[in-house]
Amino acid sequence: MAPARRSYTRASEAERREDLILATLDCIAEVGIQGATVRQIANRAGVTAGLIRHYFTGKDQMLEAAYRAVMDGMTQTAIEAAREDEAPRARLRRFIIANLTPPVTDSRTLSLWAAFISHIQTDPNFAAIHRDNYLAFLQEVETLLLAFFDERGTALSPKQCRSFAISLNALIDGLWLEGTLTADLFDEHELADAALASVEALLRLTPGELTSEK
Amino acid sequence: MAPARRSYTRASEAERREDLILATLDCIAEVGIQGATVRQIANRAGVTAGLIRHYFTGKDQMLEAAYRAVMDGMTQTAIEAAREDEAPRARLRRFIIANLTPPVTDSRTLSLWAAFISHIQTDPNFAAIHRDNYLAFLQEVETLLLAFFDERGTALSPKQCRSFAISLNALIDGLWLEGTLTADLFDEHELADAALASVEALLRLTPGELTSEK
DNA sequence: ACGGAAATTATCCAGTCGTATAATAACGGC
DNA sequence: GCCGTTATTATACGACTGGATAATTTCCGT
Repeated sequence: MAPARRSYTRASEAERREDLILATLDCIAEVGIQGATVRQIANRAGVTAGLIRHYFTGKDQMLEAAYRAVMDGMTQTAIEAAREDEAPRARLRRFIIANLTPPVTDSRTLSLWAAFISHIQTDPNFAAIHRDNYLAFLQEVETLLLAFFDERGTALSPKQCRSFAISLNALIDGLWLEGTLTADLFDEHELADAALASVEALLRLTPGELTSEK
Repeated sequence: MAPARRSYTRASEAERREDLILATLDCIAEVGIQGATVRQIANRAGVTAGLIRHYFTGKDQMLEAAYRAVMDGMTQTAIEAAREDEAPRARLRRFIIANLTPPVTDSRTLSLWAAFISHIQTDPNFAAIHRDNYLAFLQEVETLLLAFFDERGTALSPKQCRSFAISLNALIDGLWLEGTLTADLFDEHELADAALASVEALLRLTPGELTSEK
């Protein structure tokens, strides 16, 4: 008696990996990283648990890939918001706003970010991923700032630029974190508005220079 | 043949609970929340695993207590740094500095904070604890700001005060987070100095008003 | 169409998890 | 100094974990 086996279709390595990573993120977002077991993940991806070890050396490596995907997603949407074909002021504004409105400001995104953050301390691979993303983000902010101050006709030393970038980044991170964690306290645009006004002050611009619509 | 049983000493409920919570935090800091199992925790506390359920209804409740302990510790050291018996400017400065120097800026503290943060999304009890602490922190900042601007002779509407507090809090949080996560990029005082200068700008003070030593 | 490589499933395994329960040791009251 | 209360230990349990292995199905090249 031949046992009835599940029928399945083969998939390319690329999409299978992506499916697994997406399923991992779904699991983490819904049940936390504790509940993101290989069986749950496989189940959500529509495959069986054993397959995971066919594409990843182990669960840990898959989690790393998932973390990379989350961080790339966050920085990418923000960076893409600062499109090249606009004036520096507009780009800076869009960048700030993008970081403090959906989909970045989103409880799912926060869940994912939070789930991984604690691994940075213990796992050097996670630390490296974080570091890369942080520096890339910082670099993007510095580029935006340089262009902005250039357009404005104000000199900006590299040292001051970096210093601004660090503070600006911290401000955005903090607003994002608390604003998303305690989402019910802030409405949609409140966060972004607060950020624009704060950045304006942070860079010691004249009031309205960043906040005014045009 | 009587089996040799472990000898032990009874402890008061208060200290036993504290021991267990401290052991929980040690575990989390060293092996992450995943590795903080009841057996590990009990082992580190010098008791057996079963005892945990004698003081807590379950592991979850113990984790909540531990989270409360961490957050209280963080806010408490910061608030205590802003001693009542000093001038508003000095208190504000000390408050900011305290939040960006050890023991708050400490990889262990970050580990603990990070380990719990993801639970806020799923567990309403954790969400409540976070919310309480966030609001308490915000309140403290508002109080400090009001006193500071009063001393300075500048008017400050409640609305603006709250807005300042939110941004200031976000800035501190962000600097704390990134500065501690990527500790090797910043040296001891760099973080606090950056914070003072940024807050100065954020509140639109004149340069040196907060940063200068006296 | 068919044969072979390999993607996928099915099953097993040793370990660990949190929790429940019963036995026992410690301590305070008398 | 004993006795009852209870804090603590010891052990057992069922569920679940990530990983290993072997069987089987799919699909591509010919």
